[in-house]
Amino acid sequence: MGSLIQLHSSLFHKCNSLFQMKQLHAHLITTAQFQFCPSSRTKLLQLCALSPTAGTLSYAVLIFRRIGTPSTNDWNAILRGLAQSPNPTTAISYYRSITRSPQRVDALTCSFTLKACSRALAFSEASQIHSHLLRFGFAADLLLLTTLLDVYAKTGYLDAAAKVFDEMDKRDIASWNAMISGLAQGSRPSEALLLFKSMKEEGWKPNDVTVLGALSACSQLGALKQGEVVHDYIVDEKLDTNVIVCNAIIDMYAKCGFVDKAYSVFREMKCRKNLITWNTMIMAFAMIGDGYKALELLDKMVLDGVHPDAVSYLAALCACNHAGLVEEGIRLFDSMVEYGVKPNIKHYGTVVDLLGRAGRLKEAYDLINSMPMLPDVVLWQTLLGASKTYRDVEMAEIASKKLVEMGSNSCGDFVLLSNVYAAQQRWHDVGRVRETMKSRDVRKVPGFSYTEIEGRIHKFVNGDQSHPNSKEIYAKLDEIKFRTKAYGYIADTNLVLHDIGEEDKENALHYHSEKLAVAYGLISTVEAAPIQVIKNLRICVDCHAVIKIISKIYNREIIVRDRARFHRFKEGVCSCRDYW
DNA sequence: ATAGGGTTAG
Repeated sequence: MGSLIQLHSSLFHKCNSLFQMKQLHAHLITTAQFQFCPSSRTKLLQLCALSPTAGTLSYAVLIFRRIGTPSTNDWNAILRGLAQSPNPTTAISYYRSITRSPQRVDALTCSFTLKACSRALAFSEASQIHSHLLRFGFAADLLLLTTLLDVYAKTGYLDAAAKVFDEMDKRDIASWNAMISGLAQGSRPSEALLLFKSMKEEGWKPNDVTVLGALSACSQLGALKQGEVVHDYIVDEKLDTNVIVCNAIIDMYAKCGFVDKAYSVFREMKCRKNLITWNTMIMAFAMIGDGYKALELLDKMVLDGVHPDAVSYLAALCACNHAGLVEEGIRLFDSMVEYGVKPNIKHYGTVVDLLGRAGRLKEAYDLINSMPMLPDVVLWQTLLGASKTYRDVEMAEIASKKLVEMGSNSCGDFVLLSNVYAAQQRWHDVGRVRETMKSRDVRKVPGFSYTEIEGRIHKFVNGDQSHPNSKEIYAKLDEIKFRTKAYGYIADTNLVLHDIGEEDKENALHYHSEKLAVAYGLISTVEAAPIQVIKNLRICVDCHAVIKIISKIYNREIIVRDRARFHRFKEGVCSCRDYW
């Protein structure tokens, strides 16, 4: 028997096609092991259930159904396979069956099913398993609790995750990591950084996974100072031998507006660059609007033996778009197919935007109609935006009509259409749009901006007066108003006129959140230090014009990251060259 | 009697 099992471990090892697995299955049956050697049987199940080869999982299910009374291990093997399959919900129904069968559930049964819940975004099922595992007496299982915490975080229930984390009587590095990454990925980056700090204070030594969570939080916040501290730690601890970590560092500098720093990390990294490294760097150049650098990297990655994928092309197209490289973008789009990369709706969206910004509305419209897939809301919004820029009422109406048909309730869509009408003095139509907005209860997404000063984040909304230094900020804004006027700046009041939102005086152009953040930056940083601002929406036209002048008259570099890209203001000009 | 489970970049 011993020699047979030995023979089988090597057989199991080499088995990677469905055909071979079937042969192995037949062998186990003819030697009676399938019936009398449960461990071999479970091994076969595991092999089939976990193999990435197509069809093997259904074969595993077939084998499983032939077993009279499957052991807990047999159940676990099937659950594990189903959990990582494209239909993780199947695992959840299998879990229900096992709880109804006389078979015992162990910690692994819960673990694999929780994984399935995570992939299926099944929060209530996960919380059911939570109560089960307490009943079964697994409450001290550190690995299981970490899985549970992670599922809660990934299904969007960060408070439930935090409760599990807080109540764990023992933690290890992985449980800390799961909570930190959970917060970072759940868009609560400030809390992720706070937890990262308390972890260090409690004497834990962050590892590669920990720093990934921390870097992701810094990227989201644009928190350069804190990101640099993490980078230094990474270098000291030699964690930069890990590509994943290097990629996260590059992304962090890029998202903080420091492409040059990102590029030097990219060039000097000691480990081999992978697809994501290249894509991250191309995206970094796209965000700052350096189209040629992005295109150059796309060529270089091929020379380096890394094949560009859909994301690489999307990033490069985005770069062409932000740099106004219209012909290059169109050529790139056409060449994608030749390289065997199929354009998806995002690629079409970028090219529509590219054509739209260049005023080639008809071509953009034709491209939408020629797409092999159904256009989404974003495409029509893009076309509407371009119609507004080029005051094309006809096209704006086409796009708006489509948006209404698709049930869009986005404030921006209505505002754009109204702006198009207003530019033509069609006040009756402006009123009509306003009525529709009222009846549909369309609300604006509140804009906010923030800036990091000495490692602390200061957040502002429009007309914000809640900051402790509010008085000084408003005094600075008055000074800015005076000095920009003296410089020759005249506010474009049309912007206000066309804005059909609630016209509170406080919400007027002059107290936009990005201006408040810039003013605070000016009074709270040393001269010549660059000011960084991050905004959740696109930067407003008036703010863009004013910040350009501020960069000149105060001799400051100001970097604004908005929803779509970076604007680097220096000596009166912006890196986007007003093309955005 | 045995193993198998958790955290990870664009």
